[in-house]
Amino acid sequence: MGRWQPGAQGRLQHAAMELIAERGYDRVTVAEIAERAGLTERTFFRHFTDKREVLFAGQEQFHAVILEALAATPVEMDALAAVVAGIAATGRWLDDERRPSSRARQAVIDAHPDLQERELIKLTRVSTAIAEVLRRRGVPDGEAALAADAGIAAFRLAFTAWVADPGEHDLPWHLDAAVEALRRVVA
Amino acid sequence: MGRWQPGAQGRLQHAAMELIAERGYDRVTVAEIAERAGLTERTFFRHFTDKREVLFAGQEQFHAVILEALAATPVEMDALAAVVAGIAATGRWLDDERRPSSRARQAVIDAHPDLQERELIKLTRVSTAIAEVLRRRGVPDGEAALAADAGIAAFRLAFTAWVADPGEHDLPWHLDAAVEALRRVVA
DNA sequence: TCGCTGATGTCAGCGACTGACATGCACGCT
DNA sequence: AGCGTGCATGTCAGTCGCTGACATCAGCGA
Repeated sequence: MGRWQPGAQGRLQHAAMELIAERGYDRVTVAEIAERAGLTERTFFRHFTDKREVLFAGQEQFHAVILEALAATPVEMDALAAVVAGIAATGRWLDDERRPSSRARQAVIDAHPDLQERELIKLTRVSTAIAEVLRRRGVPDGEAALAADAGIAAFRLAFTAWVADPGEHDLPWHLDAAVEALRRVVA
Repeated sequence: MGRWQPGAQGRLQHAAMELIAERGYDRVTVAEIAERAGLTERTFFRHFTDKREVLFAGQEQFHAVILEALAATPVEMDALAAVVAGIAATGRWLDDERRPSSRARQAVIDAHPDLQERELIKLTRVSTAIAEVLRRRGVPDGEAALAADAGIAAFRLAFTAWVADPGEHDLPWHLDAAVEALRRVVA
């Protein structure tokens, strides 16, 4: 066994969620999170650039899943359809088992402007990356950005509905519904 | 004459822009901004809730212009068309005279993730408010959110293009172009 | 003249975040 | 076995954003 307990990062995330559930995000200090995880404040900041970031770890995988699924899509496919197909791939990640924890996490985020800001910039970065892939496929600049943003807007709506949904439909279903609504609105 | 020089808030904004232009956003402390404005750090935080906020003052008016124009729109009008009409009203605000300062400001924001986060949440709040107006007009929940988000996406694209544009077209023109591109993408 | 208001100053303190340097197990190399 | 090196962590000191509590003092109305 190592000099240190393994899984420091995971312990920090776990400790953070616990403490936040007990007291709320802004009544928890980084030092306390680190202490509960058996570590130091300084070490916390070696694993997460930010206090907020402890709630967003794992988003890169999420990001990657979308981009892979998008890349796997046939090139002739309609830009928006391709984006939606990419986003739909998150359904494998955000399955029914994860719904309760997603709900809890989202409740924390919704209650804290700081965290909302972070969430928005993450989504924007995904959108930017999606647009870049589309451009490399020959989609014109503006259309690429709009297709990506439209896809993200649909995702946001679908995710909200999915989190609120007691279990009737899965995320891809809500995403389809959102895209239909989008077509209705823009048409 | 009063006990204090008038226009404290304006002086703080001015001092902030100067110092940021000289050194960059994160090499400027709030205390320095306040000092250049002939005030105290504490007073800075009485005028702006945040260090970032000094770059976003006046956004509420912006916000209000959009909502007023949206409200002034005929009720039978298509949801997205109404949103776009509301947003187009910012063209009166963001005229050719303001283009250089908008450009400078945007360059600062684009260089600092912190500021991007703030900008995104402001846009999201506008989007939320727009959606709420649409709902009160009878637009279904999801469609309202999507129409608002689509409008904001078009605005973002149009604004970027307008800022980069040396002076050929105004903001409403770019907005029209963006909406056309959006219809192309979603249709 | 007096007391109130409101913008500012002063002070002390917390908490997020950082740079520099120290520590000591584990693992590979000889 | 002995040795050196890497790497995750600890320690310490410091900066900066931000806040609460309290003081100050021109101007204004009663």
